[in-house]
Amino acid sequence: MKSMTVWDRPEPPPRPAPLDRERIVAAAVALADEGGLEAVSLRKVAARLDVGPMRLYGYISTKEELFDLMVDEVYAEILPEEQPGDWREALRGLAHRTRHATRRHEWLADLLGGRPALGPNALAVTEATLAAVDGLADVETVMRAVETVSAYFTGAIRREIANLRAERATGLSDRDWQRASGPHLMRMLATGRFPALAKVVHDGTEVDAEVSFATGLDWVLDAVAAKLARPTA
Amino acid sequence: MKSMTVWDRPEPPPRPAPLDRERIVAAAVALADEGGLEAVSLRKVAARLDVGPMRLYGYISTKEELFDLMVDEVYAEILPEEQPGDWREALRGLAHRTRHATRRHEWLADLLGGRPALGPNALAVTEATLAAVDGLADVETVMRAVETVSAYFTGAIRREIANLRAERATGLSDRDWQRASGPHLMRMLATGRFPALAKVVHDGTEVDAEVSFATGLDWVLDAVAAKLARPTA
DNA sequence: AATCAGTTAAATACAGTGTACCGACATGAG
DNA sequence: CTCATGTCGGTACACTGTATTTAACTGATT
Repeated sequence: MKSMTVWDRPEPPPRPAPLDRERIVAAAVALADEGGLEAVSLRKVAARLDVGPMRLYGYISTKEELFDLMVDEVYAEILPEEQPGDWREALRGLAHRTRHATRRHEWLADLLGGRPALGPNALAVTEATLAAVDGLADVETVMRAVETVSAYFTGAIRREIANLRAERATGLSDRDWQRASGPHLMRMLATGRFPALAKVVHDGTEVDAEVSFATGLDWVLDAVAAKLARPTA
Repeated sequence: MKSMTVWDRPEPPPRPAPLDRERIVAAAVALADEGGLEAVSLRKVAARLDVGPMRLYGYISTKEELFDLMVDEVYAEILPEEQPGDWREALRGLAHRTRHATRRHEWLADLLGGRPALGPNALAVTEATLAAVDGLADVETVMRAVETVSAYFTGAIRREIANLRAERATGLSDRDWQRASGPHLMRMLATGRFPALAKVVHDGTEVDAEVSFATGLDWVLDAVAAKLARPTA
């Protein structure tokens, strides 16, 4: 066999950095950020790590579990970094951070609320939230409060992303879209069977998504404030 | 050729009832009701109609479109059958009917809020809703009102179903589950890093899903009522 | 009436998916 | 040195959504 010096000896095949959940999840998140949730396949994740597809099953037991891990990864971005002033600020902050995280990772909208979030980061977020509202009323009332608020922002975020995608698909802004191309919709409105809807589409002005999110959120927070004051109601 | 009487002539092969969207959607809904959304494949839908898979593409152009049609089919069950007393009754009714429809068709939870609902039935529901709140305030405020309420119940329904599935998977009730088996969760709580969460899990009593849904809904409706009274706020 | 066009249905084909399984290889024991 | 053991990678299977090709039937035209 030909002898080689140290210098022309080929680099040992760059032993792929030892695999672990973190690297796998990071790759999956990157893939999803680029091409949406349906661009995440175990094969593509594995390929991005220069590894056979089956290797992943040493660290994950199913694709659903990978999704759960991805969600929890993003919950790290949702964790408040500093103690909130009061419960209201805590809940408002949680809502807005969740929204912003979803804008950074649109695929989160598809997963939000789909399964209970029990990863360590999600638990930390829950803990921080509960700590901020602890003692304001009896446990039941407090729970109802945070669940109501989070039901609101979960639903609102989802709708916002859904609309954003619809706009993107037609290349038109939400309002213009309805009156211009929405081929089906315009025909429907033209039938005269939906006068109230037609009026809204006609009269409504375009509202910034963030302010409409914030407005609805404030309403809900007002409601919660009233109930926290009078826990029996 | 052997002659046959009318009686022993074999039934003509039951020409599969002429295909149309309705039959396709009905089959898909049935499949989803039985085995969840992921049990719906174009091949299985086609098989249930005794038809080759490709036939479907004459009536549907993609699987997503089929999902949209399924959603709209269910919106027919959500349509109010009689004029509501006032706007509050209208919104509350809409929320509850959506919830009940989702309990009949659990897969709806996976689709709710995922894309804008623009089918005829969904539009009819929207129309009825807008008609019930029309004139209570300026268009913007009214829109914010119905969007806030529907964000709430969308999110709440999704979470309810998510929890229900989690319970079902472990065979335990929500609360018992947390303290009993949730292998991960209990270990986490035991670390003492989540005192507020631990307190809630420990002190909280099990609350009926329907009443917690209704309670949160009433809170949100209260908030909306306040804003509709003073549209400028 | 026979042929052909054109439309419709069917079958085949392809590129992918999640994951079960199995055979090779490395490592440690006797 | 041999053998057992257990880990790791690849192959394989059953299935997905959909494009495309082939077959069959219908209706019109010579």
